[in-house]
Amino acid sequence: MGNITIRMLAKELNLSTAAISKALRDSHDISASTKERVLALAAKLNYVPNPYAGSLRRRKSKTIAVVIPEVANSFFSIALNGIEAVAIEKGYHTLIYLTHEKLAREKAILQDLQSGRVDGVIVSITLETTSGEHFRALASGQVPLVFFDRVCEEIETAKIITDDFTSGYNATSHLIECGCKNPALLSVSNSLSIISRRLEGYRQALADQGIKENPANIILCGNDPNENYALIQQVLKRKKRPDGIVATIENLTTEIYQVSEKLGLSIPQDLKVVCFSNLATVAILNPSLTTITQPAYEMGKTAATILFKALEKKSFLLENENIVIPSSLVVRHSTVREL
Amino acid sequence: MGNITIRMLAKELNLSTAAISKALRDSHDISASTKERVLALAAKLNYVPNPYAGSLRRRKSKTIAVVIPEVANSFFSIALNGIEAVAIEKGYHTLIYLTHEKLAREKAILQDLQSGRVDGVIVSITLETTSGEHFRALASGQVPLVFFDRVCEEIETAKIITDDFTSGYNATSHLIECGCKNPALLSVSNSLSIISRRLEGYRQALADQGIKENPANIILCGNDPNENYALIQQVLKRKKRPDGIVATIENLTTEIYQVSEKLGLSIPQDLKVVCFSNLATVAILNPSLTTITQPAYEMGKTAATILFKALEKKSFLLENENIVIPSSLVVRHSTVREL
DNA sequence: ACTATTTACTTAACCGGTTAAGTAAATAAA
DNA sequence: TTTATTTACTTAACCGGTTAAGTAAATAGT
Repeated sequence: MGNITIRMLAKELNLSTAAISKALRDSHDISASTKERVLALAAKLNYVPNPYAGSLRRRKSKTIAVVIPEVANSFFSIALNGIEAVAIEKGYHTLIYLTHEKLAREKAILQDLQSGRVDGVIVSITLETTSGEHFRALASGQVPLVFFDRVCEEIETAKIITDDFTSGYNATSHLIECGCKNPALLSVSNSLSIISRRLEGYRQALADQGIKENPANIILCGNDPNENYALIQQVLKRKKRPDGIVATIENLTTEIYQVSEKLGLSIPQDLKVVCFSNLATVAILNPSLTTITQPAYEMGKTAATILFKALEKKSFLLENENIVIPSSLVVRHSTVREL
Repeated sequence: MGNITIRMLAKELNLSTAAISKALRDSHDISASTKERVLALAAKLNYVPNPYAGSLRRRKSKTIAVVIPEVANSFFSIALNGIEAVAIEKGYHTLIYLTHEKLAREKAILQDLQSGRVDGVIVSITLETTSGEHFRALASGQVPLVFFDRVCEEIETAKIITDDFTSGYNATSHLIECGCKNPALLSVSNSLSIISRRLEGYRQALADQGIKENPANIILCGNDPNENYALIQQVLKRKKRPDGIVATIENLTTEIYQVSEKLGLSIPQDLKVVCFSNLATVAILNPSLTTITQPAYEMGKTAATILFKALEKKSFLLENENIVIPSSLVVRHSTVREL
């Protein structure tokens, strides 16, 4: 650990450690000339205060934790980018924890975070998370908690989300307007609120356009690409196969394209596709992909901003509110042949 | 911060704090029955030790820092994934710092990390980094430092790299074998060692295949997508335009494809393209992209493993070594029409 | 000239654990 | 039975800052 301490500065300058500490924090208690001497020596010796000593005394760590399912995912990595930008600006440090969609990991991490390691936590929950019990201790304690995107509705705190119902509605309506009679929806969870809302939007769009819902067209995918490939293939081999797909998460894109290619279905003629995706490369896919693009960076940034607002107040109370940042439908060639 | 302390447990059980501390760490000093009582109460009260108190005393933080240019980038996000996996397994915490390719940020971060905040650091340097001075204090101190991918050669420590020369060589040779007479290389830095090596590989391949090097075919791109687009367009509008491109970084892919489309150049007939890329979607691009795929996860994992090897020893000396994990050329339709 | 206030510090407790050193009681060895 | 050792703790210093409370000297006020 860092070797040069406030005590050494004190000895060198014949001052008390208190004087050094105050000089470094620019206290009124210390004369200008002394401050100068202290700053000069600190700079010369390249003194960097031990953060944990201060954290212990002040009971503040100037650190936040970000708990997300994956980082090798464009949505989460962009959101993390937004969070980190705010944290750095505020002089905070960012601990990153990946749950890999495992509830057990999420619980273990949240348990650890009760230690005072961080001043605040930003979470996007796993696909397995159905109860919010493990968030309760944190939220009811003095550690403010903000959810983004995949939120835990039963916990009363700030939640940064996008307009999932509308997005699901728009994606589905768009497919129908493009001529789909039998659009399917690829889901990944029956519990995640964002997925439920996208599904509700899908249903409402069907209803509004007078298409009868077919339960077989709501397909629950999983985490394994191979299994998803097999599942999608099975769906697209049906006699009355879907002529459109709304994929509620990004990582289903590759499988949809690959199965279509394998089955000789051409997109968008035989199958129209809309994905929830933030990939930069969607525009150069074959064909380019119509997407619901989520405001990932903005969501991360907003989550962090709201969190710091709570941290800067003495009361750590975060209002139970949903902050909605809209997504946008970007139409490309996977739904429309000519643009 | 966490409210329940070792002192409260001590009072409750009529023991000293030392006894509690030892009981929790399963010391031989404490009787089995007492340990049981302590563990039971700790569990009941959901006691989580304050990490900073321990860090201060033991001069170990059980935390590492990862300093990378960007996280919204498939290579770095996958590498971070690998690092985090090892850290979690070892019971360590991971602080993430993004430099956004700014040397000033990198310096400020490295300065802070001398504080004892972390036990070790993993870095991939910025495009602006030419000198390693700001790494010296850390490396010469007691904080072990490991570089991965974008390494700082002048610092004597462990460096996890891929076979950049060979990759550049293979990418270029592949283009030539596919019929290119005039392959260009898109660079992003004149100082970064990995880019230099890729360039050397490119040159060697030209030499071996008897193609005279054309300096105008070595193109220095930057960080701004729009500028890169303009630059690539300018190159592909030349009378004697390149018939092949080796792109040394992933984020040039979109611009290459878009310029080609705009200029009516079809890939691979008019222009063959190989990119250094870890994007999952390369297989479904239009056309699918031939890549040099770096072992991003393995590199992150190895960097972390080497770091922890040093952390687990009493001596923090990291050998000055290059650990090379090979990349692979994956041939797809951007260089070969029929596979 | 004498008290009140301000200036510029110092002292010491504190944050919450860890650990070297000490100790009383129980057990083992001689 | 006496001494040596082990067991199961306690005491207190320590990590490196922060900060409430105290103090001596200088300055201001009357």
